[in-house]
Amino acid sequence: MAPDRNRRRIPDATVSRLPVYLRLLGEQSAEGVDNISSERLAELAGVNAAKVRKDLSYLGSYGTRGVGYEVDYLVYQVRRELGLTHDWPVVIVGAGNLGQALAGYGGFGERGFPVAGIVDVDDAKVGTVLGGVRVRHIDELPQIVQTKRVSIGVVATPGAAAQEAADRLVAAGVTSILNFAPIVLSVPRSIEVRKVDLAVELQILSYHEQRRAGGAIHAVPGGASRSATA
Amino acid sequence: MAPDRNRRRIPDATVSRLPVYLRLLGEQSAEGVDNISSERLAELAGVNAAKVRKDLSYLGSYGTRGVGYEVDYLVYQVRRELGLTHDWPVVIVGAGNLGQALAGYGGFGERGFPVAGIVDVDDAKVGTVLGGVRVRHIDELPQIVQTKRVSIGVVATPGAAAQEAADRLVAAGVTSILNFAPIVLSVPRSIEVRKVDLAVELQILSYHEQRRAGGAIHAVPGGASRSATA
DNA sequence: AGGCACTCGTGCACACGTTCACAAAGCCCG
DNA sequence: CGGGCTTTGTGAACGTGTGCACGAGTGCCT
Ligand SMILES: NC(=O)c1ccc[n+]([C@@H]2O[C@H](COP(=O)([O-])OP(=O)(O)OC[C@H]3O[C@@H](n4cnc5c(N)ncnc54)[C@H](O)[C@@H]3O)[C@@H](O)[C@H]2O)c1
Ligand SMILES: NC(=O)c1ccc[n+]([C@@H]2O[C@H](COP(=O)([O-])OP(=O)(O)OC[C@H]3O[C@@H](n4cnc5c(N)ncnc54)[C@H](O)[C@@H]3O)[C@@H](O)[C@H]2O)c1
Repeated sequence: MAPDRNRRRIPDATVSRLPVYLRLLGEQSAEGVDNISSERLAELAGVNAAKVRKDLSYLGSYGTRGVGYEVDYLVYQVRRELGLTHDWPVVIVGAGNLGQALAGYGGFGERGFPVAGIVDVDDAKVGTVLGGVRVRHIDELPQIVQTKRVSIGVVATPGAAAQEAADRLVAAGVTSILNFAPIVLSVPRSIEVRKVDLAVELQILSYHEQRRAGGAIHAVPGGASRSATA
Repeated sequence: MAPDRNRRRIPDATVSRLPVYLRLLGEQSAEGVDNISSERLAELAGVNAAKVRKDLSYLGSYGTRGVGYEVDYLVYQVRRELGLTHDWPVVIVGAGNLGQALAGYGGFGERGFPVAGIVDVDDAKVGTVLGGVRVRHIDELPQIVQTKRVSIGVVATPGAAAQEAADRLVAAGVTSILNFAPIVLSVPRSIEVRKVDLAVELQILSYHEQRRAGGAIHAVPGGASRSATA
């Protein structure tokens, strides 16, 4: 009965792919597919089939040789491993452009991450309603976190305010943070932080574009003499 | 004069850190700091100092032993390597919640990625103005891409429309795509795709929260007998 | 001028991640 | 009931990324 399956540490790279498999499996299930091979799942996920099998093997031996994986059962196991057997309410700090888009986005709650609250410092924003949730003052953060048992916080403030926002989240009892501000947050080691940085993504694309162009076709007129200063 | 510096391939992991260094260097420069050690930069970036030195060494030997790196010169070199010596106009497909937040976000243009256009299929959205840019019909995409020489496209449509949006971007001549829709895009190998998937990020955090809790405190009532079938 | 303190650049060892390749295991059919 | 076909699960090889440790170059002070 696979007694210690829980305690096995799953590699980071695998953890970041499991949600992708999960979504694809859900789609397959909805389409009436009840059995799937690693090859097919790999094709859908755009990865190597061996990688799929190895990833899934960290959860246990849930496949059937010669047949594949039973979709619904696999969905159940992946969800369990990712901790998706219950909802994880999130609190959003910053009700600007991005905070509003996030709050207004239904996909959050659907996937098990209901918006437990959204807070801001700006009194003009407090009281307005976004996506069915009323914006509250940031001073109410500890109360929201505690009464709603929130462990995940989202930082959607300008960069200059992001560290403070993170500090307040941590002080309120949040233990995981998703950061959209373009700064490196400093938090206690026990807090899990993930960042989503648009500028970084675009600059990575820019790197590849520049490289594709040969790296030097767009000759830069000025500034070349700089190397003399080094 | 470092003749073939351009042709050296830079590891992916390094490419993804360069934008972070770049931002920090810019901040330091603005604060009047004109020299910085790998140690200090590492501290700001939250990484190991040896990693910073190794990353920067891929650009060339631009540091001075015993002293550190000249901030402005390093900024110039990193920008050059990332292809940031000129602007990269982007086109956004999908003028919904997210597309609006993106268009209304000034940080884009500031960092060298001006919004060259935003398109949608919905006639109700076409003609409205977001962040100073008028929403146009998606049929005008090829024209926008060509006249504005856009090589980067952003997909901000619902998942169901994302593949079509990507196909249209590719057909119009875009060679890099930033995808916000929760699906795996299939594009020609020559197209560079990066994805930003909120649900994945949250589920990764969920995994760590669940694990932190001991992995089994929230005992799941039903479904346990399933393992008998395996 | 010489010595000393400092910091870069990098070789090396180790950890992590990916892919191949194949034995083991299950299913189906005759 | 046995042989052939399919697909899993995983050992082993390979590739990529990380971090230590130290030689080499530079500036400063005496
Ligand atoms: N909008 C986008 O598309 C986009 C894209 C990429 C990154 N970002 C990043 O996301 C963050 C938010 O962007 P935005 O466009 O929503 O900015 P915004 O200025 O529209 O909104 C920021 C909100 O945070 C609030 N705020 C400021 N200080 C606060 C504090 N200490 N505590 C709580 N709330 C505070 C402000 O009152 C405001 O409502 C920024 O860091 C930005 O760089 C946004
Ligand atoms: N809003 C968020 O905070 C958020 C967060 C995470 C992920 N996302 C993802 O971003 C995407 C967009 O989210 P949203 O909230 O902006 O959705 P939305 O429904 O508000 O907007 C989608 C827009 O795309 C347009 N569209 C539909 N089909 C199109 C097509 N074929 N070509 C061009 N335009 C088309 C629609 O007319 C609409 O204006 C979704 O895939 C969503 O999963 C959004």
